[in-house]
Amino acid sequence: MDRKVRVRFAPSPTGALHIGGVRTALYNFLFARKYGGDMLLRIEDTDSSRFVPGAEAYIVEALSWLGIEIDEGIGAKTSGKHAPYRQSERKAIYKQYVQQLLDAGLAYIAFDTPADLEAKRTEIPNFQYDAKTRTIMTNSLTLDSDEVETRIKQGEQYVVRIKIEPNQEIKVQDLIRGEVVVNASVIDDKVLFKSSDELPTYHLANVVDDYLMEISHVIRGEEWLPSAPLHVLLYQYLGWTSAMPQFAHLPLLLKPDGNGKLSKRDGDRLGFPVFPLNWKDPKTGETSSGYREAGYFPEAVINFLALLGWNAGTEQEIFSMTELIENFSLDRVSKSGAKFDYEKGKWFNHKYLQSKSIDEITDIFQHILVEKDIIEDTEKVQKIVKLVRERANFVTELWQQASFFFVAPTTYDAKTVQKRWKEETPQQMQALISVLENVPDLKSETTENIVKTWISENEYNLGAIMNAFRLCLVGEPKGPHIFDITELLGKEETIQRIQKAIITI
RNA sequence: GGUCCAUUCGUCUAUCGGUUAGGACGCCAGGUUUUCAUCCUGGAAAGAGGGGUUCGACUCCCCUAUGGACUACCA
Repeated sequence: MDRKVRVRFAPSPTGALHIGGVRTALYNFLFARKYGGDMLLRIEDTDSSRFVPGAEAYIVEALSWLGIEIDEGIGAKTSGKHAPYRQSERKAIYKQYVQQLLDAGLAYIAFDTPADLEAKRTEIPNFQYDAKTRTIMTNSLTLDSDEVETRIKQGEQYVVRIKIEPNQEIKVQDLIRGEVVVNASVIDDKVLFKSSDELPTYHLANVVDDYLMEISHVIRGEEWLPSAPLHVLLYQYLGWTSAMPQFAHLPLLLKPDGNGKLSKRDGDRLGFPVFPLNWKDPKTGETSSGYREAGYFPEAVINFLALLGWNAGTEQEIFSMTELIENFSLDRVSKSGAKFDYEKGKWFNHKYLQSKSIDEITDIFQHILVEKDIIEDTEKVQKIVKLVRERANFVTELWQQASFFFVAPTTYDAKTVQKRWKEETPQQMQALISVLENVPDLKSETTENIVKTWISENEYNLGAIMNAFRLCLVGEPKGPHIFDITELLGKEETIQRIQKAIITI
């Protein structure tokens, strides 16, 4: 690698950033960091009709939440030397290269309207605008130059198309897939520029910007592989072959069930987020859930995503961002698409939840409590977090695991009542109250000893007593060690709950 | 339809010609436990099919099948 590594993530601001796009951004970032290069963020907004307000800000916020840092371009701390980084703001730049191509006879002007093209497509099966068909279309190759000029002067809309020389092999060197060879005859004379909004299309803008921004490696999704030969050709036509970046086309993220590319719909359908952050579409008002709001740690999302299509070649599963950077390499990226395994995503988050400090989890949980109008002593919340965190996958699940610490049960799980609440239970519980009243403090260990002694002295069934006791305190057959619960609840509350259960059940 | 890419347990994957084909998620069983969960132990589970090449193929080549992407004045 003889030149400075510079990669870019170049999304189009058409909505929320898809999780597949996040992974592309991540791989770019890891690659840049690994080789001490630059990570750029460029906004590809050459389709004015698909622009969605707020999408750009969403992308920047999402990447920032995930810890994918931008060195240059949109969202970077300092504006880079290749500004602007929004393609809509680079109109003048592209025009110059369009003209260069036109002058060299490597591109031409076409007046065919969308309706004309549509007609041709229905008329001719497998119609493709190329060397064979451009002779029957309305363009600067079939019209004489005066007429072309007149039409333009009269304000007729046109597009500029690349003039592809057929019957030649175009080779694309892909870092992940090796050499891909395509015959130029099968690619069409793609639109490079449209007069209607004075903007280039993706293909041209992308090549021009990558060249101007000195991009060394283009790391993008596999959906771009079919158009990579066109891009290679564009580098040739523009005379930039020696500066052409290296390509790496990433495998796609697939639906967990069936097949096909993972889409926004799958999230709704299967019940998991496909976006990093919550998103409300300003046009449709439709909302989509995000990983952040679902309770995921950014580290977990990163770890999960990193392993979907890449592995270190070791048996390590948990990687910090630093470890990912150290270990990342493009030649360990797999070639085939990866089905999105949401269950494994949950497991990653569980792992991270367990490895975080109690302080950090407590802090997050305190916020959840405040939202529920519960103000509780930090020390006590810490103790609760310690007791319940191992049974949660998400901080958001902490509440359902620990709510009974804050709110006494009002209902009792019917199944458990049937199983654990027998005829003799109320009087046993009543007796238990007397026992507890005589325990000086409700320290877990001492209470346990005293209660267990009482149980054996009376020859009660340990399970019967304990499960009924739990039912009184929690209302459900769940939760941590029972005497840890009573210690935190305190004597008064514990006894009250038993009394309430005796009356209610 | 055409072009391109891909194909190892249900899923993510390791293997870069010689392995009892390894790990992880999930699943099942057992253990720990007063409950649920965690945790621990164990288990079931894979080279799409067919041809080659080779002393020897999951691994290299070809064909078939299957899946996917692309095929817009979208990116």
